[in-house]
Amino acid sequence: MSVEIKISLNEGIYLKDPQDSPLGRNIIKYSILLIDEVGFEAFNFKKLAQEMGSTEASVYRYFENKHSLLIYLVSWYWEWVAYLIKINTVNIDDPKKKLKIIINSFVSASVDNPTTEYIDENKLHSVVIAEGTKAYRTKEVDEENGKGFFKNYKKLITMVAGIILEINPTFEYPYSLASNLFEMSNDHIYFAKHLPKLTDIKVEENKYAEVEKMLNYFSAKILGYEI
Amino acid sequence: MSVEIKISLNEGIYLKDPQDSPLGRNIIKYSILLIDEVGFEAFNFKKLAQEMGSTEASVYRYFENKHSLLIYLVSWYWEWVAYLIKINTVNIDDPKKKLKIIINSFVSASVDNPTTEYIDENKLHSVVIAEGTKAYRTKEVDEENGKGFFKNYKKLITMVAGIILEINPTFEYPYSLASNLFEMSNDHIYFAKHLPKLTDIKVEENKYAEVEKMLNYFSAKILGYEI
DNA sequence: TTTTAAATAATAGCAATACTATCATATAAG
DNA sequence: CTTATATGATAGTATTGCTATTATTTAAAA
Repeated sequence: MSVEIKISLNEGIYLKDPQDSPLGRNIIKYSILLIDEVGFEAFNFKKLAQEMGSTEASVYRYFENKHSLLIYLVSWYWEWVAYLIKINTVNIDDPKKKLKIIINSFVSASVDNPTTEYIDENKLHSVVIAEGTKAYRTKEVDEENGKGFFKNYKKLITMVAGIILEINPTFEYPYSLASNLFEMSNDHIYFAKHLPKLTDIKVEENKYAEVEKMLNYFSAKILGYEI
Repeated sequence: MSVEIKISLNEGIYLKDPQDSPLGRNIIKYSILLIDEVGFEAFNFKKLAQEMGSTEASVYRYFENKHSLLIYLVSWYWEWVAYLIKINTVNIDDPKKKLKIIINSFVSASVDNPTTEYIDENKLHSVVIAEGTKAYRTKEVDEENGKGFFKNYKKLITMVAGIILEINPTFEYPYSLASNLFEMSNDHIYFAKHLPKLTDIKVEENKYAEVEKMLNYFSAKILGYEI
């Protein structure tokens, strides 16, 4: 038995919902693999179509361009992390424990079951780590934000900020801390792999235990509690 | 009287040192203005040459491509921030005061004098905020890191980590905190302007006092001292 | 001053990218 | 069975990211 996750994403991001057809699901599947392999700059719809055994024109019927596709992928990731956090905190009352689960979800966003068949969540996490910020670091950010393209990120951060306020209701920076935990998680996994002089973290074999420990430590200090 | 800053950057970044000729200095000057105006994706050497009244081929004699030019610009910025920190902390003994100056330098990296005539430091700061991470979020990061292209960033972070250790010699994450303060400064200035739901900061008229206050607060909590 | 070298400008061209358009064919729905 | 819809196949166009060639200006050396 498997439970299918229904991810709801802003309609403006795509031209046609890729979840609704085999070709669409293939676009998602292979774009994750290909971006992870060649990087976002070298990635394009021609290569993607080739990889999938389809055509460039067909891909363009789903997404305006590769930038929209990247927004789709990171939005899916944000939504999925939010989902993970929800199912793993559902029976927990202590907000400190909830934050620990949040940090674990940020760092090692993966789960065995349920999962979506055409999405390799670990690869998607890699893509988000390496390319995620490019989704909103563009000249079009205000326009796209106006269209709701970053709604999923904001929703995720709002939820985390709420839990931070449960721990410390007078804390002045719940949203900043929430987004910083997310960004810092990705940054330091990336630094550990590629620019190790920028962090104290050591990553071995895709195990991010040290990142998790660090984020727990930082959170506890900032919010004023013992781990 | 003005003191000229000599910025020393890795020779591999450029084909010919742009500091050494009027055309080279123009490339730096106009690339900052143009990237700030149109964004890094839309920026190219043809537009830059047009803007400067030069030619595409001439720009290519200084930099292999726009990516190298971006690395040059952010390296200049990193080096310049390090310089600012040094001159502003030279007579200060208390490492907590030094860290305060570091945070001020990260957030509002600007100074009236001395300055480099062909570089608008405020605009460069804007470029680093919006485009800086793209310098090292590429598939070529390991290769370029091997060539020393990110030496200036690592130098800056190493210096800051040293001061953090002066404050708290048993602190486990001096490099992580240092790089996080830098990245967080840029992130939250960007968020405040473009994705305000991701931060608690409000920015008014390019005054970043709130960001500064937040980073001082976070540092003090994490390192365990009163502001 | 003359000559020679170096830097820049002007122009052309080429392969790849980022699309758009058209038409044929397959599939599914009415 | 007919018609709408999705996909495939193919072509084409404007822009980008360069490289090459030659001419012209500027600076350095003789």
